[in-house]
Amino acid sequence: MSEPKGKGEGQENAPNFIHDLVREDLRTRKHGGQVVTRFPPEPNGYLHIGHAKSICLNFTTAELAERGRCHLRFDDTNPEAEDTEYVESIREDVRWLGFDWGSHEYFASDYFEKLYDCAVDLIERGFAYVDSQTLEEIREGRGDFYKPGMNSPYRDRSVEENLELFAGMRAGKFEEGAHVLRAKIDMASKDVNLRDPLMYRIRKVTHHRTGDDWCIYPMYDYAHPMSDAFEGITHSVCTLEFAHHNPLYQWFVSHFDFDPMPWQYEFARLNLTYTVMSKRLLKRLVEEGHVSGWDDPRMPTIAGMRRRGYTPAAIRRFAERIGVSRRDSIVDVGLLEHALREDLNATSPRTMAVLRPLKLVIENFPEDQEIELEAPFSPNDESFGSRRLHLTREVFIERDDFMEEPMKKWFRLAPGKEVRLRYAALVTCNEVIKDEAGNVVELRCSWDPKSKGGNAPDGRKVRGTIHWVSAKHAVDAEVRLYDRLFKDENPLDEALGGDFTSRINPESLELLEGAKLEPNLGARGPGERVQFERLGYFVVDADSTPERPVYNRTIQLKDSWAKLAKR
RNA sequence: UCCCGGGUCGUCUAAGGGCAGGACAACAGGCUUUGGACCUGUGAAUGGUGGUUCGAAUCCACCCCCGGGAACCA
Repeated sequence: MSEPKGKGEGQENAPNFIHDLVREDLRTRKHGGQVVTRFPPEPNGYLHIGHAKSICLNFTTAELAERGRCHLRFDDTNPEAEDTEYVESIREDVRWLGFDWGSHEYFASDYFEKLYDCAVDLIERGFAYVDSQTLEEIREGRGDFYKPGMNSPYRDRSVEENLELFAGMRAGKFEEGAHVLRAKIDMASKDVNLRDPLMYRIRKVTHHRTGDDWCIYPMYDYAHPMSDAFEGITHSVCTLEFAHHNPLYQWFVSHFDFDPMPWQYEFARLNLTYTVMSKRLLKRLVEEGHVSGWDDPRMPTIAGMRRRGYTPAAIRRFAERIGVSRRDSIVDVGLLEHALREDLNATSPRTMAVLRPLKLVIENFPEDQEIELEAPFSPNDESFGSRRLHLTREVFIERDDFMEEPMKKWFRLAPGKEVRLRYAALVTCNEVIKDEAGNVVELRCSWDPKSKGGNAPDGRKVRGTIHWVSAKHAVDAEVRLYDRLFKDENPLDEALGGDFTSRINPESLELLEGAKLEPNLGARGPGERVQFERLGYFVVDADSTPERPVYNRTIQLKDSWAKLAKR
């Protein structure tokens, strides 16, 4: 079923070795042609773009099978850091990305009883024992990379004694640290993870779902494979750092009669340039106030990206295009931005907004006159419709669109030069008004009344077209310009020295008050996305109100002038 | 000093004994009432050394480099 990947043109389907191998399993009717995957976050933080890759991978893998399904399972086996707040944000984020787990929402904590029973079973069969050494003794006994471990003096306790102690642990008879339950595997194994790993520890902590029902909690290494098996997971997909756990994963499930028997597959986690992805570091950014919160539009969190104006489609497209492999990599954030622009370009209505206004007065335009113009919301898709704009004597243009002493190849406005006000008219700059400090405060221009709509009456070429907003009709707004959070491609590069926070881009946020919007932009609600022509894609922020609109810049348009100007 | 992964254009990734291909980025040109979008074109890579072979990115040997691994975290 895996088609030979032809050379040359049109490799629309991104390489994905997991999909390849699942297709092969489907072809051989492994698991009776069923594919069940799961996305298993621990509810102890917010999801980020790295999780998005995993979410996309797990859900699309399940879609390969006719009746495939992907579960959402909360891996809540460590009550310490977990909270329902995170459970809810995770649900919201996965749903927002466009995936549906149907009724298949599970919690590892729902399996506590079952996991306990299986542990008892392992004890009875001599595969697990209660160890009463201290933390330090256990650590010491494990050995190191070069030295094998040593058996615990408690390793050969009788089944009866183990059973009694384990029951006592559950009943709360012992203090934290007094005993643990360990799998009896091999203390001399070269794989340190196989040196009698812990299965249960005593933790007298309230769990966000089970409250104080339990004072012993299963470890990931035991709970995870078992939970997969309980749910009938066929392909357990995780990131590379769990590869060392695979033998242990197999060890646990192979001691029971599961059908299907799950298998773990690992892929390389996502890293992106100009950001950090670890929960620990993201937490620091929030707690130290470098950003406004987990949903700060500069954060690589799903919540942050949503607020920034990212679309689910762009993120999914990105995940598809970067492929899935086992090589450590740092993906150029440009790839993400490309996917974003691609989607936004196809879906965003075009509008005009002036971020840094400069007043332009059309001297030969009567004070009380207004010319109504029809402007389409899309240059090439009529279904977007259109809106009415009004040309008036005074308009605002972008400060950046005027240059008193133009550089070569400057097509925009300059003294004596003619430009097109988009959809409106051709204007020529006659005079530059300055304040005492020498700042340009106003442009006096004249227009060609025969150019209404922006067409040159005599067919003369006018290279520059700039955006504008009628001063009389403009809506004032706050605009937040976001840029990459870090100045360096890899903020964690140790060669750079210092802490990663020292590499935060000081220009990652610029607040603009008094931007001038065309009227229809004042009435849009949070989450609505538009293009401000020639500037970029913007989204209405959650803080926005009709009285005080707030727009976030999602991403700039590609700007070849900026590149030209730099040289 | 041990174990497990992994090394292909600047980046991500194909080809797995037979033309090193695609996407992003870059560069050049075309078109354009967004210096946008779109279209065309160009440059750009198999970690090293040996070996097997008519032929090696691919197989073998040795070496080098990178990532992960010794939590009562996940």
